[in-house]
Amino acid sequence: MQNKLIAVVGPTGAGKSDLGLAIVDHILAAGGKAEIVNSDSMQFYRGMDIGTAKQSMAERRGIKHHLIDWLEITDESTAAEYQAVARPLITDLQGQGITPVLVGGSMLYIAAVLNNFEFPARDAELRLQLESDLEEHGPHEMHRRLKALDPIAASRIVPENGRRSVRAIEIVTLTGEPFAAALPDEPEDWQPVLEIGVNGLREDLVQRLEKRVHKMWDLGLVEEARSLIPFGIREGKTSSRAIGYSQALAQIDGVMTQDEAIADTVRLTQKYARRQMSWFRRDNRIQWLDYQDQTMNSKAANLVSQWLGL
RNA sequence: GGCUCUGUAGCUCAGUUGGUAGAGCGAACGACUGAAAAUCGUUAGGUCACCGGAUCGAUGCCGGUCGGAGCCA
Repeated sequence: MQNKLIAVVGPTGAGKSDLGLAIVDHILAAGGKAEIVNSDSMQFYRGMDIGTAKQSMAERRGIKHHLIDWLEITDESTAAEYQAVARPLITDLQGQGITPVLVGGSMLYIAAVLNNFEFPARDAELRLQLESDLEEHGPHEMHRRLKALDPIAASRIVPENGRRSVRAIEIVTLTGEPFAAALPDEPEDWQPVLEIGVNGLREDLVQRLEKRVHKMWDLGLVEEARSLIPFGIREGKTSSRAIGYSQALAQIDGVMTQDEAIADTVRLTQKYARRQMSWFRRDNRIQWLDYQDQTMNSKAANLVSQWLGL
């Protein structure tokens, strides 16, 4: 009975999806069972295919993918909800002897599953109020308020970051307790995991991402975005923020030329990849592989064999 | 060919009534506990086109050289 967990992480465009499939193939070939669990927060959305670099059905080769296309674009997506959905799914698969292979690059979503922490309370009404206060008074005022409520939390959040101050005030107000406002130095595992990271040379990744964005436009990202307008992509709280889609919409609206939309998308994608690396680098469970390494798949296979005892 | 404008950080530009310069974006690095494809922080980059003049002192004034833009012929 396998109850072990595998995760494939890394920056966007490094080839996580392909490696995930290769890992499943390897497990199947060894007589085991494995399925993919998506951890890319934008691949949740039905209809958003080109801009999220979703694998086509053909590319999935009949391998079962979970948590892809499970949300409507008007649905909000949050890391806490993902934790609540993904963890039972993972234990359920494990109960059937299936090894879940978590694949995706959404940092907080992955941490919410792999690390042992609970999201503190949330209150929609209070949040709305705090957000409008932030809008009106600016981040420094919110930080001052937090400092009065919880000096230690305030000391760990820079005054310029209104978003984090707001959330901290919300938590302290609701729980009545101090809030650490920092990730633990050594995260506790939710359960043992083989975490594999894919990355390449920065300069190479930057070029790959530029090519990938151009390809998305060639494949019809603008048409896809246009087709999602009637379904409410402009109103979706999470989906409307997807890199590429908001630029495609700006192009449709004539606010940007196509060249500007593409250049902007390239810029944001590259920036996103940088932030992902900044996040993943601190996770010392990760065993890094280089996508330029021809033997990457077999190295991954070795890690998996060892992990699962194949 | 003549006239006018123009040349400042990788890019777009601001600025100094003469005391060797800033912003946004980009880059590198980092933070991150219910919007995380979010929200932010730190740092590094400039012989201020080139040559000469006047000045205690020039990126700024004067002259010239070489680029760029526009107008007139």
